[in-house]
Parts: sequence; C-alpha cells; structure tokens
Amino acid sequence: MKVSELSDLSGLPVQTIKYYIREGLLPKGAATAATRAEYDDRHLERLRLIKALREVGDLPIASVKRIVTAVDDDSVGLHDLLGTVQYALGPRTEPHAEDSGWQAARQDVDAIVAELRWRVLPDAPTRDMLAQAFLALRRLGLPIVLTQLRPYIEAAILIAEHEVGAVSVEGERGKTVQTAVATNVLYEQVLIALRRMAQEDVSARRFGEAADSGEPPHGAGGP
Amino acid sequence: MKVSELSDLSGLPVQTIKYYIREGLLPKGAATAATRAEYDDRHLERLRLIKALREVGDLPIASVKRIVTAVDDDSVGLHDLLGTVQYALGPRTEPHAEDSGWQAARQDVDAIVAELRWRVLPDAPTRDMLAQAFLALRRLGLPIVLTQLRPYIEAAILIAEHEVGAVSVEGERGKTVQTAVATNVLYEQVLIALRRMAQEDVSARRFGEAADSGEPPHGAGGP
DNA sequence: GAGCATTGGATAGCGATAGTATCCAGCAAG
DNA sequence: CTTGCTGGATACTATCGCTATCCAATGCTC
Repeated sequence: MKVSELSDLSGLPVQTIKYYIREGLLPKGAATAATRAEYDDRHLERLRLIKALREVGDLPIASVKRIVTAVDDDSVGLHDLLGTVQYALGPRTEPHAEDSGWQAARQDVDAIVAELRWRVLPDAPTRDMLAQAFLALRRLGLPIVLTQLRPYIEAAILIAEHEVGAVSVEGERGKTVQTAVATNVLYEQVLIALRRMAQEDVSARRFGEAADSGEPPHGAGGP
Repeated sequence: MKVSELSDLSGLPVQTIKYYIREGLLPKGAATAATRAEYDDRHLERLRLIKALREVGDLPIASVKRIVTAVDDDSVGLHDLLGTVQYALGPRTEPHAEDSGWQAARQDVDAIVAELRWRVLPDAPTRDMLAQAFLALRRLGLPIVLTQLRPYIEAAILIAEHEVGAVSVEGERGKTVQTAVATNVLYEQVLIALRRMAQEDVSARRFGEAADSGEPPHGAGGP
C-alpha cells in the first residue's frame, strides 16, 4: 500500500509517518522506485502499536524506539523484553544519588524486595521509581508503614500473576511479543483508571453529600 | 526566612521558586520592604508538595496549579478536592469524539461502571481514560473480556477502600488535604512500581534464566 | 506521451513546556 | 559606604514532537 493509504488507515498524517521512519520507529517501505515504496500490514500494525504507546501510554518517542527495537530483535526473549519495556517506562525523573535521604529510601525498597523474595534485578528502574515515591512521601511528613503498603503489594501480586499467566507462548513470536508489550503498557492505564474510579466511588459514599443516595443518574450521560 | 534559605531547604533554585510564584503555584512572600520578603514554613511545605507532584507524579505545571488552587480554597470539600486532582491528572491525550470506535469504547466503560454501581460522575476524566485504553486494545486486536478485567477491578476496589479509609478527617484542613493529594498522586506511583516489580518477579520465575525448555533467552537484555 | 498529482528524502520551522539568565534598583548589615 | 542579596520584570534557552516546504523522480490518467 502507499503511504497515503497507510496514513488513512492509521489515522496519522503522512508527515508524522515520515517522522517515525526517520526516528527509526517504523521500518522504511520496500522501495519499488526512487520515489515509491510499498508498505504492508506489518507497517500498519506497528503504527497502531506506536500510536497506542504514545497516546495511551504517553511514552516519549525515544522510549517507543527502544521498545520496538527489542520487539523486532528475535534474539530477545519474552522476559528480557519485559525488562526493556520497564527500562523504557522507567522513572521519568532521574534521582540524584548524592542525596542522603535517597540512600535511605532506596534501602527501604531493597529491604522490601528482599523480604518479599521478589526476583527483581538490583538495578531495575522500578526500584528507583519506588524509592522516589518513598522519599517524596517522607519529605511530606508521610512516613511509609508496611501495613499501609500491604494492600498495594497484594494487589500488585494479584495482578501480575493474572497478567503473566495470560501470556500465551504459543503462536508466532511477533504476535506474542506485541501482546505482551500492549498488556504491560495499556493495562497499566486500565489499572490506574479503575483505581481512580474506585476511589471516586468510595469517596462519594463517604464524603459526598451532593450525590443523592439513590442510583447514579442513568440518563445523565454525555461528555 | 529569605528566598535563598527557602531555596536551600527545598532544593530548588531561586529562579525556579520565582517562576513558581509567577505561575501562581506558590504565594508571594510577605513583603517587608521593596526588595525584601519573608517566607515561612507554609511556603516550604507547598514547595515540597509541588516538587513531589512534579518529580514523582510528573504533573505539568498547569495541573499542579489547579491542584494547589483547590487545596488553598477552604470551600472545597475533601471529595471535591479528589475530583479536582483527578481532573488535573486526567487523560494526557484528549480523545476526539468523532471517532466511531471511541463511542463504542466509551459505552463499554459506562456499562461497566453502571454494572458495578460505582458512583462516578458521567463526565469524569477517568471514564475517558479507560475508554482510550479500551479503544487502543481493540485496535491492536486485543479485545477486552470482562474476566480479564476482573482482577484489575478487584485490585482497584481493594486499594481504594484502603486508601479512603486511611484519610483522617480530624485535625486542620490543610494537613488533611495535603495528605489526601499526596496519597492520591504518590501512592499511584507506588502501585505502578509494585505492579511492575511483581511482574518482573512472576516473569522471572516463568521465563527467566533458569529456563528448562522451550526457547532459551539470548541474554541480550536491557539497554 | 503529456500533464498533473504523489512520493521519498532532506531540511527548516513551529508551538508548547519548563525552566534559566540577565538586568535593574532598593535596601540591609557590616 | 560599600558589598551583596533581594524583588520584579523581561529575555533567552533547550527539548520534544511534530509540520511545512522544497525538490526531483515517478506513476497514473487521458
């Protein structure tokens, strides 16, 4: 297919597609002449993945590139791919290690991981991410108690087990891998949205007086 | 205290503090002369909150502003504050409603919320957020099954109940409110980090190095 | 096979975001 | 009285993620 068709089918401007090719997110089309190239379904699928990672996952271009590079690399196994994705998602703001409070927070994290006997690499970005949150909470005068943390840990385990269990290793690698990436990034958004909704619900029952005690208004739908 | 002290204590450059004041994130110091102003602990605390929301929550300045404005407004109750925070967090990428697939995704979301009898406002941004994820999943050929969703819903409820239960309504409003905001934004990061860690753990056990059969991962791991 | 639209490839520009840097003048304390 | 730190204003910068423009070579239509 032509680039204009690719554009129509993906919903992305031709210029953006060109940009993605320049950035190495999308392979070039098969050149049929100096000013002509042929694109196929793989391009379209890749474009859809990029779109999902950008629009839903809100990943920067550089992160998307790292992910698709790993997806395309047949020598990368499923578990390593997960690692790549998590590095790409990483903590958006890098911590600076000279901070004394940082060291403490990071040690708290390491202690928790050790106690849970989780197989998490020592330099996994998730450790930094968690430590950063701990540090911020401490600085705000909200110390982390393990009992406070328990429900989060249980929820995390519940979900992770479900997710990894849902990955089917059958079929061709490309499909499996794309599914794994999408699950990781998109269901994270699903989880976040559901948590916020549940929060609103529980909060409404507890503090909300404005909402009538009856059912949520049915007909009041709309934007 | 002087602005330079505030800078030292908060770890933010003086120029950045000035910038935050310009943007309305931080109130001006009490002017003692034309070129002198006095800052107090409230300024420091606010700065720490801003820092946490920016660095951990990764919120744009405009969102932080909306949040602190609500925090400062005594007429805003706890539940409404939550709403403000959720609007500020919102879906980063706005959906365009003309898409036909969007309508369907959004209806799926509304149906789920209705079935769960959750008290979520009809125009809550979380609905759009979830619909966006649904739409992206569908476009990638990964339809959403309710059984797939169950663990997420259960986890969300588990966490939300724990969180809202932890909010103490006693004490002065300022503290309560700051705690509520911090809980919302920072523990979201905690949850995300924990989920990713748990994923790595489960994945390591399943696909990790000690792989027995199937495809041995070619150690070309992280970046 | 003439003519017009479309492409690939390259380069330049743009708008938003989040700060930095500079300048100026008024104080403040030694 | 001098030194150096403010507050306030304005200007500049860097990064990101696209857009826009240009050009020459095609392809497609008639």
